[in-house]
Amino acid sequence: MEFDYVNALTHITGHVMKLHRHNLDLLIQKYDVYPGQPPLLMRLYRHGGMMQKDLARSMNVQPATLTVMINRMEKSGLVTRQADPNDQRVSRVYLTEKGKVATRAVKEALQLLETRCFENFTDEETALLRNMLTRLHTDLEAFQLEYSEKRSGDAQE
Amino acid sequence: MEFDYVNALTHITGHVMKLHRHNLDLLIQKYDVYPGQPPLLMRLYRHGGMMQKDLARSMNVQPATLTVMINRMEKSGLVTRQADPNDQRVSRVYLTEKGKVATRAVKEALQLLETRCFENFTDEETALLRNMLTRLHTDLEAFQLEYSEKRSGDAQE
DNA sequence: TACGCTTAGTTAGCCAGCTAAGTAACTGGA
DNA sequence: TCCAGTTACTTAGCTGGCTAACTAAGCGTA
Repeated sequence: MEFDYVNALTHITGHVMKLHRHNLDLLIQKYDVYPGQPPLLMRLYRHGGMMQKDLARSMNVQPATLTVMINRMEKSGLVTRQADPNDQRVSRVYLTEKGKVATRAVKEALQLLETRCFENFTDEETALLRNMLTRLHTDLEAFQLEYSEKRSGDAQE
Repeated sequence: MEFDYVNALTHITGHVMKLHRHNLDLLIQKYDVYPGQPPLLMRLYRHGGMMQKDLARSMNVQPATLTVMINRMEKSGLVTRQADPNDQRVSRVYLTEKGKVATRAVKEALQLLETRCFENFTDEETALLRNMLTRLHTDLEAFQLEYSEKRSGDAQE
């Protein structure tokens, strides 16, 4: 029995997410917001002044990725950095006024897409989908842990 | 009612797919294969000698993206390009022997992950998930079409 | 106090995606 | 025949993700 890559569920899911990202980009590009930035903007909107380390962990992204992204967004005027007075290593990130305006638009766009995606789903369906995603997440994390333990066990080879 | 971005289904799905991609990378990096390359390798394994334009369309990627990716993979010895004798504009892409070996490993890794992801799913659940993904895909494509029509309608503003 | 360790962030260099503009080959009609 | 248009691909320059190596600040203990 051959493995049908093109029809694998993970492959299809990736394609759907790509479409989602593309649509989001269509909706927000006029606000100087690029497609990787909404996760950062949404977190700062909820909780301004987070430090980069916590932002990175929350976004599942490396700190180095944020350094570069925030540099660009500072240049385009969406956010500002401010050193923490109690710990000079820490830089806290805030939305500017322009950033807040843009984030409200981003939020609306995300909400619109979420609505359009699931308006034809029943409550049972969305609940089941959420449940499936949680299980996938759990299993993929378990696999990662398993694999890295196996690798470190093999390290002396 | 506030929009709960972090718990939005599309947000969670993106996170799950990122984990999947990361796990795949763990499994295949020892074969000189980088995480964007499996889709290309799998297609060439099925059908060697495809032209870049068709590969790009099949992978939902821009031709320019493939040009650069294939350059790198030629250097690392996974694929070769060969000009089409009937049309000198066309370059046809083939797996090398090293590429075939790597692709068999990639295929196994993809298959392993797919199995691990869905081994706790019933047949009904995977069927429903597939059905949901198809609907999401349809709705997102419809949105994109709608939006670009609206935009081109507004073009004279 | 001073030395070493830890921690937060940055820099450099890579891969992967995009758009826009450019090149070279093919095609078709005047 | 020749020129214009189309087509396949490439190049340049951007965003965004990664790792590895570096800097600078804080902390702790001898």
